[in-house]
Amino acid sequence: MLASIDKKDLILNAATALFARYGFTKTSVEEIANQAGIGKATIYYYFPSKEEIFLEAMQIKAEEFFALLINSIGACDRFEDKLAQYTRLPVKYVGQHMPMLGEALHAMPHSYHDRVMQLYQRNRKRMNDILKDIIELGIERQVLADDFCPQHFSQIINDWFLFSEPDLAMQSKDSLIQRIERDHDYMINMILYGIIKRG
Amino acid sequence: MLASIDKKDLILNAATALFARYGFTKTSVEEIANQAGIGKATIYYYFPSKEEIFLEAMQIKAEEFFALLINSIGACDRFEDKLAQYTRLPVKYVGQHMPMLGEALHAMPHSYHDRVMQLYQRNRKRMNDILKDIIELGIERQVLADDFCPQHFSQIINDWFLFSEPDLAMQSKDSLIQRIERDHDYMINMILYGIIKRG
Amino acid sequence: MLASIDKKDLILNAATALFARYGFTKTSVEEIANQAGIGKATIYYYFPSKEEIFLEAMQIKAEEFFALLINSIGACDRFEDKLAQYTRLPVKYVGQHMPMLGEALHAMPHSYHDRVMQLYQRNRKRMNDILKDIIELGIERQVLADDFCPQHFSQIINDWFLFSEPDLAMQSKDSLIQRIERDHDYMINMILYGIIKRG
Amino acid sequence: MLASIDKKDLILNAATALFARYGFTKTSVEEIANQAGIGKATIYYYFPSKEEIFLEAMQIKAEEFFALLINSIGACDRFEDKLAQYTRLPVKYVGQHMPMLGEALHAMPHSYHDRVMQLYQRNRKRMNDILKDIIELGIERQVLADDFCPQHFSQIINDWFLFSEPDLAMQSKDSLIQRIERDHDYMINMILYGIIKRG
DNA sequence: GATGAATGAGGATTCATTCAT
DNA sequence: CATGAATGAATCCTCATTCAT
Repeated sequence: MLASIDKKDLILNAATALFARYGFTKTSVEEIANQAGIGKATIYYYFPSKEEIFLEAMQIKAEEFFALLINSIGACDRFEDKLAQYTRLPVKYVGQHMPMLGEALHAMPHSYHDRVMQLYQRNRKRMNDILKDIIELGIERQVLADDFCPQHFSQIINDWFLFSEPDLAMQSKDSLIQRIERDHDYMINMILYGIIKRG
Repeated sequence: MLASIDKKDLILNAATALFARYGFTKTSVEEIANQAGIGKATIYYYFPSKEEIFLEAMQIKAEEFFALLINSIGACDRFEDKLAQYTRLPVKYVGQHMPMLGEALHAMPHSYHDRVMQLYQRNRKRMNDILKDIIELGIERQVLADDFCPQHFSQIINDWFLFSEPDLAMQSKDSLIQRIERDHDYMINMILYGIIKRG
Repeated sequence: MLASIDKKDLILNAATALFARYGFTKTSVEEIANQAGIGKATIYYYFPSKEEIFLEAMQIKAEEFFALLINSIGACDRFEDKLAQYTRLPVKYVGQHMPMLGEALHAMPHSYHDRVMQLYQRNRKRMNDILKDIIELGIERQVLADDFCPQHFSQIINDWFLFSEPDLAMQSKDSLIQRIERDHDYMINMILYGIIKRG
Repeated sequence: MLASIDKKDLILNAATALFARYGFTKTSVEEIANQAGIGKATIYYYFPSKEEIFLEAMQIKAEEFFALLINSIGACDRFEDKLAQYTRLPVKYVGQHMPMLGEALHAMPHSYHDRVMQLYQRNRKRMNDILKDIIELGIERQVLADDFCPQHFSQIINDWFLFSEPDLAMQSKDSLIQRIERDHDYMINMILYGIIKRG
């Protein structure tokens, strides 16, 4: 009973490590089985396909990450520090532990794209919600400049600091470009003039 | 004579389009041949391997991009505008036309890693050089804040706005994390306070 | 369990028959699979490469041959008869059952040459040891002429009657020619004057 | 006019060198062209196929060899010396300059087997004729034992000392084995008792 | 004559997945 | 539950040969 749960974890852990290191394509199901110390066919008892393993591994690591992020942000008090945690953690964590979304998306059959994008959107929304709270705090404490636009800012931060869009090419070209141009103007503005109220 | 050049271009164009759209892994040599309207073996007359096609396609698109970038930056006068062009163009262009470096790196045999990284480093250096000129202009015109650090800034901008590191995992973990943490602090600082001299 | 052994034998038998008949080059893995009545990929479950199949088939047939040879030699008593068996059997057996070493050597990637030569040397040594025993018997029984040189004789018999050197061209030309000339003189001498003590 | 003859020779020389060194299979038409310093397609102006090149290269080298052999044999006087030349030269020459018949036979399409065998038979006959003369001299000078059988001897010598049968497996099994057994008995007899008249 | 360019026909190998036990 | 064994479908690549110039 518990054994089966254990074995599933075994697979997931092996898979995550290998996906993170070698990518989706270069990680074969056989290697996952070897790393997990089980038979190759056993994997197919727990997962219907290699893609499904990836998706689940992704999500588990994402949960771990969100727990860590919320904790870290809660541990500091100033708006600036919270924002710093928010931007610092993802790169660190993703770089170290997370399977590569973009590569996987391209290696998967088309039929999986929706699933991947759903997962991506869901996590993205959670990031946004967390950021919203931070911004609200900044506004509440009147640290932010008067022309500061919360929605816009959160979108941009997410675009740039988080999981980069897994597949830019898959969206409508025109809308994509429009958004990128708008974002960039805003981003550069931030870099040039900052978002903190000037004394 | 010219035919051969044409055909090479034909292959390269077909390859770039397919690589950009489906990635390195999911683009088969046969598909490239079909898209180019030639026989599969013909491809091997012009290129020794699929990897070599990718590398060459990459570089050609990079040249196109640099021409466009230099031109666009030259077309505007203000420091702020030049910087905006510098950050806006790459994403736009890369997203639309360029084969995916990261995915390809992971799909290629180990023996190609050096080649890929060389190409990456070369292009990165060119980006840096262009940015340096922009920054120098900003300093010359005394637009930038007094505590502004050119080297640091250029490094960060490149890390964040350009071709993202094709393979983070391949560098030493510790040095990587250190750099990311340092970069983030600086980045957040910029976002919070800006780099333009406050009147 | 036993099934796997059976199937490996199935492959090996099919391969040996085809290799012996058509040679290494003209025997495709697909043909081996067809002949064995299994799927092509199954072959790669049991063997890492076509070359490895060949090597293993070779060795199995060699073992069979040595068993037969030792048996046949043991079955007769006179020195002359033993020697006759020793020279008669190899050609007969090799011609009928053994994959062609020389052709295979030339068709294989360079990286396999060492493996092939090792196998060849090992079997050659076994032949030599067997011959040595026969000669010793001849000497013991004083059948051989007084000027008979055992070492030399065994070397020549092996060169001429057994698996011919799989790749003459791969040895130093000069030393090779010297040896051939020396051997020939001795060989011709044997043919002209014989090695049996004259009454 | 002469140019074309030259070019044909160029190809043949290049081909022979490569065939002798790497075998038929591992020598590509492109390599022959490169070695000859001409275009690949040019080869097909002079030869209809790779096999034809091989056959012609074979024959040219055979002619060279026969000239050398006849000369060497003519240069010595004693029966024993002539026979020694006869057995010594082939190996030496073939090892150094001649494409590998056996390997080629196996790499060629079935349709060429007749051609190869014809060539082989023709050269074999010439060898036989030369040997016959030598034997006749031995008989004439009464050097040979009284029970010496010329036909048989010449056959065996050819079997053993010359181009070994290019493809034993392609003959009828039964007749082959019978012949080998008979030959071996005779061969061993020669080795044991010699063929020279005992004083 | 000579050849650069083009290709069809194969061939070895990989790998996700299935199935019998 | 678990897995050893089996495989179809793909994929990269080679090479003798042809063809247009």
